[in-house]
Amino acid sequence: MLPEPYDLLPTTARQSQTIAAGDALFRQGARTRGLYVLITGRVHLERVGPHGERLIIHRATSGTSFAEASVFSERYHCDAIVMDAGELVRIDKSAVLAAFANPDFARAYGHQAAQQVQAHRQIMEIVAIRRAEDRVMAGIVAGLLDGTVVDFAARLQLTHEATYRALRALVEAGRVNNPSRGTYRLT
Amino acid sequence: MLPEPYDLLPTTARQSQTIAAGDALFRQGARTRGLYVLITGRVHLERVGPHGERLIIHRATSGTSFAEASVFSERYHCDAIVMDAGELVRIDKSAVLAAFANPDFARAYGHQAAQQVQAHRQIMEIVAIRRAEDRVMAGIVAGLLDGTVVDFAARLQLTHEATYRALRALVEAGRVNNPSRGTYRLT
DNA sequence: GGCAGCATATGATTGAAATCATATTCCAGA
DNA sequence: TCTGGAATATGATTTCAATCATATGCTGCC
Repeated sequence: MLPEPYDLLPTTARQSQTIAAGDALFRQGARTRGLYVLITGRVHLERVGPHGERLIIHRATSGTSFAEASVFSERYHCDAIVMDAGELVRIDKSAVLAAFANPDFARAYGHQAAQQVQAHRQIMEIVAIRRAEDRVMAGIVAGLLDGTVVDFAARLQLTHEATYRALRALVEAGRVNNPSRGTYRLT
Repeated sequence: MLPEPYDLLPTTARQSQTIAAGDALFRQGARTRGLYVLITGRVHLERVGPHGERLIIHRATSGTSFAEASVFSERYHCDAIVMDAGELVRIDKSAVLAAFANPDFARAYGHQAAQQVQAHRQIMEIVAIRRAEDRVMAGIVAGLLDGTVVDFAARLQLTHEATYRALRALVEAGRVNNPSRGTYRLT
């Protein structure tokens, strides 16, 4: 099943495809066809700088959409390169634009987008915290430690080593519980 | 004038107010009234952690909206505290929800939200770059150095000292031009 | 015109996270 | 059941950005 709000679109608006590592889904300057929902695999969006530097714009992960803004644009403004093989669903630009006439879709889109913006803002505030221990604590309070510590560390823009050390310090300070290997909870 | 897409709403949906430092626009758990557009001043959104830690969720700046997700929620999930006095416009929740029935508003909202998400993703990728010099270069390529270097440094989550040093190194490496004090351009 | 405040700029020192290294546990799959 | 890979965990060392310090240029304003 597609994530909200794209589950509300008619099935004719979707087109599944498998992708192989190295594939380019689109290139900067190409006419936009729509947005994508990544089911499995990894995709990078990147732009090329004036001196040939590859600047990664976004790393799409399973279950998330990307290139949403292309729906409102004539041309893609970056390249989409498949890093790991997988599958995805392309969602037709015109179908999305048309769906905005449906208030249910429009509200679902708005809701989803507003939540995403909120989540991004919060992550950015947390990542702005300099001390690893404070950052990790904030991350836990924000509920970011749901999966593995390795994933958590990546979200906090810390190495996993620094994250483990901060977690241990927090446990020793009595601010966090470590009931079992790999699980940490607020006291 | 209000930023897109709120400029499309009827004037009856807006309510201007001046705000003083220390004011709480809303508190966590209060019934939602709508979102806000900050005209001047500074507002922090913050939540209180389980041990009383103040966790900043977002720092709103002039010309931007905040608490957008409250439109889709019954209760505010954080506090909004005025840091610097100024003025803002409150935008009625029900008016926004109703406006989603207008495809023009819905598309304008979607467009604005999609662009904002894109910008956030890009900033997060840039901030993830560890080396100050690479980070500053990426920031310039991304067009983030429009105002002062101090602002630029804050966006990159670097101190302005580190940013100046990186800029100088880039100039010395011939990757950036420094035509005059305080102005830097790609070569 | 003088002063206060801020941006620009750079040097010296410090500190904390990255990096490198290593060991153990856990889990999936052959 | 064995094996390989990843997550967990922590120690030692290094690196580089933060911090502290200082100076100058610019701007607004009283």
